[in-house]
Amino acid sequence: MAPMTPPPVAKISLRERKKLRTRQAIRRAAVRLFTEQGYDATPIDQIAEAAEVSPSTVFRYFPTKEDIVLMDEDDALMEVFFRARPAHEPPLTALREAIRATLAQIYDTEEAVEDIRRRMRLVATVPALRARLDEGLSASGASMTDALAERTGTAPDQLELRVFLGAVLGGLREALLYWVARDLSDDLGAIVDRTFDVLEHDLADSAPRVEEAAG
Amino acid sequence: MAPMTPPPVAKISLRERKKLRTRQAIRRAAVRLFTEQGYDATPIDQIAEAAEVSPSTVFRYFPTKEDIVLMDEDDALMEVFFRARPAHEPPLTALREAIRATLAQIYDTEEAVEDIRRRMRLVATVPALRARLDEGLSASGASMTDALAERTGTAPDQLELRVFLGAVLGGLREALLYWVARDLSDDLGAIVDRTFDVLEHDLADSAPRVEEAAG
DNA sequence: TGCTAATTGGTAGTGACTCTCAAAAGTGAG
DNA sequence: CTCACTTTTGAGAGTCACTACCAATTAGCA
Repeated sequence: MAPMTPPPVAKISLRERKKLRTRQAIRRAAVRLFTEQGYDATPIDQIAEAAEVSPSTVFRYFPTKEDIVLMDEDDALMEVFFRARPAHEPPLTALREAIRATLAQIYDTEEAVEDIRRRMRLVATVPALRARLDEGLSASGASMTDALAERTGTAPDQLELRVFLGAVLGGLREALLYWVARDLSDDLGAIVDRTFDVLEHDLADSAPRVEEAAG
Repeated sequence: MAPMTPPPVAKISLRERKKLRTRQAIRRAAVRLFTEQGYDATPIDQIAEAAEVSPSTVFRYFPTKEDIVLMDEDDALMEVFFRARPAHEPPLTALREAIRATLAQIYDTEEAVEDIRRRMRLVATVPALRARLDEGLSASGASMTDALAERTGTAPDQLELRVFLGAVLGGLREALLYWVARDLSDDLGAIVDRTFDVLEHDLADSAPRVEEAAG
């Protein structure tokens, strides 16, 4: 795989650079305040003040309060990787590899990892954020269903197709929350592997495998 | 003079009967108004007026606007049925039968069916309601995980267990939305059967089965 | 420098939801 | 039936996310 986007820092106009900085400032201030004093206890006005922008600007950058923490474009990224997998590959394998590639892409810098950690810790504790996460996952499922339909040449509104992807994403959701609940100390790649093992083997065996010790 | 044996209805106190009627009145008014003029276009005040109660009372009966449509206790019901299944039965089979039993229980009267239809039609079109549905499903997943853990004698926070149930519920969620999207015309029991077929066979085969004709 | 278009801040809403408190209605005993 | 008592209700004020709009500022470019 060729590396995708080289940093075109200088090519971005001053306007775009300022927008990016503002966006980052809002998110950073929000995550810090949420962590310090709680999500519900932090009104938008306070975030705006901390980020040195007006409340209107906060809403201009993020449609909802939850999106300040969660908005990202990994959905699209995963779909791109999925569509890039060879056509002969079984769907579950293609999905696994697409997820692998997406994770690798996201986890490129130490800074990015720490950022995700901070945000995920919030997701673990705030119900509203978990709900928003599900919403994103559901949207992701819809687009992946389309992709899979094209792959197999079937209608995207086929029940079997939707159930298949619903099951995979439902399993991945639990894996993600499990990872976060254990304070993100485990290797996410290993967890994804175990998740796909359950999907491939245990569901068919109709009995989840029992491990002796929980690593 | 002692009257004849009072009907079982009378066992409920006047207070409880009034509460039940108020609850029903609010829900009925809400569903009607939501259907007629849209969910977002219907403020709580209007529902209160239509149900002939104060806005405060609406919030006393339903914690959120979404819950007016969605609040029910089928979660607990399904868990009861699941726990009642014989211990030697494979988990997926036990789940399937528990869901069957729950559906049969809910679909007992024609009136109940029509009520569910009306509410589900709303769920299909209103994003906020779909989000709330997922929340309920997630909670259901958590309690079912506990039940399954007791069944198999493992820790309830085991990754494999959570992924297993997450996958099943993720698949069922899609089945439910598929059913609703097709205007609830299909037989729900048949859809559940097809869903479990995917979970048992197609996931392991790693390729969703392709049907020649879609229903 | 001056024109144009994008970005921002402020102001005034709407509506869900919370808290509090006093009025009203059901309950149970004498 | 009447008198406490408890529960339920309604009304008011308040918080906060989010929207719509308009005026002021600022970047992009000739």
